[in-house]
Amino acid sequence: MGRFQSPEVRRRQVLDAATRLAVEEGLENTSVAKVAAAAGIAKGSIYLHFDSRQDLLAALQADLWAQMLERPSEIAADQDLSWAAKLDAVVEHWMRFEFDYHDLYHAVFHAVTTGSDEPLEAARTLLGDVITAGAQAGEFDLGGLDEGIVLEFLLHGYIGPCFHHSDPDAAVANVQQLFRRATGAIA
Amino acid sequence: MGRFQSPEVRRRQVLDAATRLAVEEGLENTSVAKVAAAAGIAKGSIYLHFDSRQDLLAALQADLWAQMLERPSEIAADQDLSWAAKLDAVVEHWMRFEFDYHDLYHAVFHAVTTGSDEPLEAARTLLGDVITAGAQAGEFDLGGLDEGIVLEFLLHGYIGPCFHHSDPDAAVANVQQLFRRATGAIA
Amino acid sequence: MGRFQSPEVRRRQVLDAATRLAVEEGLENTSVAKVAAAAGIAKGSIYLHFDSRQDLLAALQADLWAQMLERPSEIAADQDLSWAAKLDAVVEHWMRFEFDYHDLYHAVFHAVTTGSDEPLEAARTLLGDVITAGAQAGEFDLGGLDEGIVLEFLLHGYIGPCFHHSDPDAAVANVQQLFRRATGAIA
Amino acid sequence: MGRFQSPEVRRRQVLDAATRLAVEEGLENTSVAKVAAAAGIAKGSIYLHFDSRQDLLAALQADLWAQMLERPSEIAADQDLSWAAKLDAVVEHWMRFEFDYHDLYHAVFHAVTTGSDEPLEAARTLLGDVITAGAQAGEFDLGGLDEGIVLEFLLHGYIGPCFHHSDPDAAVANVQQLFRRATGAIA
DNA sequence: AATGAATGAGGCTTCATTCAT
DNA sequence: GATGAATGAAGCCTCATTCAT
Repeated sequence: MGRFQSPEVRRRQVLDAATRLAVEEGLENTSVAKVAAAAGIAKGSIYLHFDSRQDLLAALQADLWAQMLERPSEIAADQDLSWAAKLDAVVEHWMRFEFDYHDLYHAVFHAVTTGSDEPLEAARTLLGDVITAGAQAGEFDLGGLDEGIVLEFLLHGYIGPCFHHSDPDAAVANVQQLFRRATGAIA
Repeated sequence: MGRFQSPEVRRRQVLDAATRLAVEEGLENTSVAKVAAAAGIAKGSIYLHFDSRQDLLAALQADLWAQMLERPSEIAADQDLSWAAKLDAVVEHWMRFEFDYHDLYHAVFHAVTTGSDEPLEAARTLLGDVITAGAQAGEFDLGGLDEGIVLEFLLHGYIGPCFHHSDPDAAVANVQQLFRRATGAIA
Repeated sequence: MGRFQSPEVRRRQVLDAATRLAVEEGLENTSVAKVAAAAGIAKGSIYLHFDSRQDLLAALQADLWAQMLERPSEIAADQDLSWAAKLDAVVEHWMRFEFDYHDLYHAVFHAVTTGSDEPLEAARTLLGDVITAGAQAGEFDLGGLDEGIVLEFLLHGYIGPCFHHSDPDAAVANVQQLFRRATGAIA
Repeated sequence: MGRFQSPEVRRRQVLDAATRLAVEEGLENTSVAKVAAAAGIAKGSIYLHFDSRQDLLAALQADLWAQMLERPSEIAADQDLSWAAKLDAVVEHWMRFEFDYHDLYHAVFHAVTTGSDEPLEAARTLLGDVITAGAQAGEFDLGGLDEGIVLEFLLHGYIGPCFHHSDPDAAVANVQQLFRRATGAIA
């Protein structure tokens, strides 16, 4: 590790260190001093890259959100998939993501919200569009259910089964079916 | 407000003040000093009623859990209700509770857990028993779904729609139907 | 234990409780609250018997001093003993006392002095008189040594061997001989 | 006094301030806040140099012990001195040290021990070795006395005469002779 | 750009003492 | 005489942030 690094690299090193700490000790206990130590730079130098601790934490969240939304965006745009298949694919991606980054995920999202709600809104829009389009295409049968409410229900619901790691594959399969039941996906 | 109060009264006053603060500023930012000020007593007096800040926060949670579980326990034990009706009733209770105490609810439950997991387990057991019994009674058709996974899904899912206050009644009705869809309740 | 006690009895109960605590947890950690609890009375009631914590602690010391000086006073006054025998007897008493109340002794005397120096002065006088008189009687041979200095030396010196409990009898015998060597007691 | 100082300098400043306070008000009453004020730095800055108040206090003791043991170690190792001469030299050093730092000495050593017992053990070993070797060399005649007990006796005894400042030289000379009497040093 | 000593407000907790009952 | 709730100052420690170098 050279002593001089470009700002981008340094910023990334700091974020990575912060991520590690957030997972290991929780967001609340991730102090600026610890992050600096873990990143191998001086405490004061953190402030060359982030305006404040809040700013750093918000960047952490944004990072996570970006990873969470990238692939699903592609899935949603894929013309070759049925809406039900898209639903399945998005669920699988989010759940696997959750399994992989479980601790970080909860450390970051359970914390008092520090950043903007934009990314959350993006996730909402993404899944919402799939449901709307699928319903219009006749693949889903909401049977009078409010689309917005179904959306919120699913967005929260899939998290629950992610807490039990025993059999991820089975969990994914079950939740996919639960999504289909909720949306009235035509089998 | 007299200067001397019975321990019960003071304890309640402190808890109420803490509750108010937790809602307004978040659990993390609810310091002993603020609670004392809000309760109108000296900082040191907090410790006449609680062993520590953790103890106080745990009491807050316990309080909330108790309210959340009392009525559903009765519902689950009611011999006159069908299992689907019990499901509906529990959902309604939890959602209305959530609507009423929205900010507190999230301030308290999103925080790092301070108390025991007992009450959470109690909630899980309560809802789990309804699902199990309903399935055995033939009222629900899980169709191969893992009961535990469905349980976790529902336990998290109903929270989502509680965030949008526009039409509580509609939200409740929708979520009830979503619960029925998930459990395969025979319409 | 009746609820109402004469002030003298109560005062003694409090002192006994304080003594117990001082031994078990150290003087510094002997708080008024603990003493009250151990004595079975209310915290505020301590102040009916003692002006302050300092006062209570001073009373503890005075108590201990009294026990420490009572018997040696008699010994010093006993016409039938030689001066060397008195020296031996006083040493033995003080050492055995120390062995018996070791923890309390050090808890109390090693603490910042809280009371007056009167009792310490009394001990000094008592032992000093024995040395002076023994020297005048020709039983001791100070050989030019300053009486006051010998006195201080002995008064501190006998404490050291009291820390090692393995063989009290041997310790006493050894220290008695060391006192004789120091005072030049004619064997 | 510049605002920024090297850690070594600041650490010493803090220790010096703490030393002053310990002498003036006693170890127990030497709070972190007072030390900081006396050292002219912020309270929090104390923790840049010491892990805790205990750590600071232990450093104080260690400091004192180091000064107390340095010269005697050299004396004990000096091949040109007789054992009796070593005994005299060590006594003189310790007593003069005690006279110079009287208040600090007692403030620090009478307090509940905060650091390790290592240095005390070192002092014990040092003096014990002199006695043992002197006895084996035939310079001392313990006459059946237990070496360990004599050691403890002397280690405590020399402190007493240090309390009376009137004539340090005489005090030293007297205690040297008392040490010789105790060890049966051949005049 | 980078450092890290320094700050100072704020956090939790203890405790001797008072005083209304 | 006895109580124990209440006080408030003081104690130790943490930490985001600043700034001289």
